Amino acid sequence: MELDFYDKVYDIVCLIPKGKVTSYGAIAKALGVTRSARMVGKAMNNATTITPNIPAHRVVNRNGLLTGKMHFKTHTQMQELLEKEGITIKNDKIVNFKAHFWDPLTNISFD
DNA sequence: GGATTGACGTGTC
DNA sequence: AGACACGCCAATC
Repeated sequence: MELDFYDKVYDIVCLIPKGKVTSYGAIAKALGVTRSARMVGKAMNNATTITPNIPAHRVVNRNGLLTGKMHFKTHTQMQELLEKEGITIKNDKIVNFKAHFWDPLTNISFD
């Protein structure tokens, strides 16, 4: 019995180090479903809606843009949380995104 | 129950 | 290199 796709996503997101961020596609790719990044987004939707203990604010799109801020309790909380962790946000986008990027593939193994 | 949408990304032109 | 097309599949209408 393997973990469900959603569960894996939750697991990875929970494992994102503080002050680090990752992208939906990176998670999807880590799970072997590179083209199913949207599913990660759906999982995150559940995460914020049903399972708010998931730090979904550390997950952004490939451009480092805070696309999911609107789904938070307050659309400013996402930016606030990220800035609180030492990440700078400019125009709803992460500054120096690459430096804060955390690749699950190089840190996690489900095998 | 078919059609549309969506926290995205890759591939192609 | 920028723009467009497609895939993914769950949830919603």
